[in-house]
Amino acid sequence: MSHPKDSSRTGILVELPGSVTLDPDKAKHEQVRSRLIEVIMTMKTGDRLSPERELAAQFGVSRMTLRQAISSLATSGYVSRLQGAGTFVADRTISKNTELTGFSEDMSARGFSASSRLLKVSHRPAGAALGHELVLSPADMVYHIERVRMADGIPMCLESIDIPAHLAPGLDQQPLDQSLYEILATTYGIKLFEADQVITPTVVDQEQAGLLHVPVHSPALIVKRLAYDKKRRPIERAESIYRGDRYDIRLTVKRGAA
Amino acid sequence: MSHPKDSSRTGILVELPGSVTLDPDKAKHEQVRSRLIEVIMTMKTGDRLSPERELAAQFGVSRMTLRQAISSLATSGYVSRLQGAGTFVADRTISKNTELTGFSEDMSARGFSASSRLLKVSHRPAGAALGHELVLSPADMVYHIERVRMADGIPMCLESIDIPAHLAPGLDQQPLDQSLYEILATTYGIKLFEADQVITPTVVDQEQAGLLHVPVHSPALIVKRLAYDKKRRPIERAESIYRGDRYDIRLTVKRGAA
DNA sequence: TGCATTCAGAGGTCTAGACCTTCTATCACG
DNA sequence: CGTGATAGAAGGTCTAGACCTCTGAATGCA
Repeated sequence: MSHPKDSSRTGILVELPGSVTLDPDKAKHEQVRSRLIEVIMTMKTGDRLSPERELAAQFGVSRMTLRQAISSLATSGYVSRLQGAGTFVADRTISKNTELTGFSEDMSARGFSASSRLLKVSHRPAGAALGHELVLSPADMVYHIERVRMADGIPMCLESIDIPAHLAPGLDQQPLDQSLYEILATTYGIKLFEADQVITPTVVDQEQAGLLHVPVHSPALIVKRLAYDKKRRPIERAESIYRGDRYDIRLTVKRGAA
Repeated sequence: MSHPKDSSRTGILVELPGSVTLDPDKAKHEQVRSRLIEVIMTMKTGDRLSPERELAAQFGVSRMTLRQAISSLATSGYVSRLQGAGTFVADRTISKNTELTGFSEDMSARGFSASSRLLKVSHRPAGAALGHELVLSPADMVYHIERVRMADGIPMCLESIDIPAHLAPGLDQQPLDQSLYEILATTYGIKLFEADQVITPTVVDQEQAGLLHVPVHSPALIVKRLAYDKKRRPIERAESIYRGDRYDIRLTVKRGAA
């Protein structure tokens, strides 16, 4: 530390051609965010980013806009900031949860390849309880899907999903051994925004044990999820049972306000 | 909806004397945040807040500052925003997790009163594994604390905590049946900033079953936590076993960037 | 009656600074 | 050779607007 020369001091500087603004309709702070992620990927944990004022100049945006991008990265766990010292690349090997991800995305983030085995798919009335959760009348139809989700071919969880039929007509004809969130987004233009999850422990029964390839009464996690779109309309209700010996939930929690 | 009079239209307006700035050294956006929480507490789920421009004028701050406060509230789950429509009070009966809280705070947020039974407290060398986690040499001393945590007098979890001794000298003489985070903050001036948590399922053994008043082999959640201060120095290592029949973990996850 | 258009209002983005607080490397002093 | 003071640098806060985009209700036409 402390080469008197070198333009960016300890900060790793990457050649960034002129201002930003290549994408047309995206907000500047989002473009900056994407560019910063690219830069961060080339750096190591603990490396210091160039100072905000410098980055703002490089990207051709105001410092407030740049800070908006960096704040978002800090929330997502890419970097951590320290007043007076700098902004540093965070350890990306852990966590990253607290983000709504489907199983496929979750697994590839952990370095596995996700696959599925479809057990059941049906088109049926929601019924009272489920109808209430999805804000439907009990007679309204839903698609019900049950799958075994696998990571590198090893069973990881049993997934039971219900989606209001009117949102995704013909969903039961889709390739349901693939990422459901992908299908929802590309085929139906449905983008999930957030979800409420409840996590409880359980032990697997005989049928579940067989599907997951674990002994009966093994510990497991139940994750119940109700996913919404941006206007908080319920889109998906999922209940997943993860085997406890190969899966854990990791999250970084922060104190007080952001 | 649409009384031509009444200053705030559909927004619930609360008498707010002049500008803000009563607290001396806190940032304005934090003061505004606190005041907004008070206002929100008087409102119902789904109510619309007054428009940003109006609130900014009431509080005597710029709109950007007000927005910073509201953004923080949105992240914490107090409100949700909808472009073009307004900012609305969120359902506060669920979630609120994703915040680093001690057991005491967690329980009072759920409407229970927290208490403790101290099982063990000792002053001992960290040893290899724990020393590595807390970034200490194996010979460095730590305080080790084991407690049964109770909600309204009912055992909820077994807590096993280690804290580097040099950070909190005399910790074993403190009233450890109270909130540890409170003691750390007030007596030692240590403020936690964030923590990494790993959640796994398990079943309780005979000893744990006795302490928690549940049958042997009941499902339970193990929460391992490593808590850091703002400079990411490890402060506390905790491993808690929560009974699965009375406790669950709730969190709201969001998609993509913030 | 019903549907399309319009438009005011609400949140979203962005700027170009000014000033504050905290950290840390450095330098001078004992 | 510490050790404490210090100045520069880096993030944090705040402003006063300008303009954009989206929503939803009012309007008006068929």
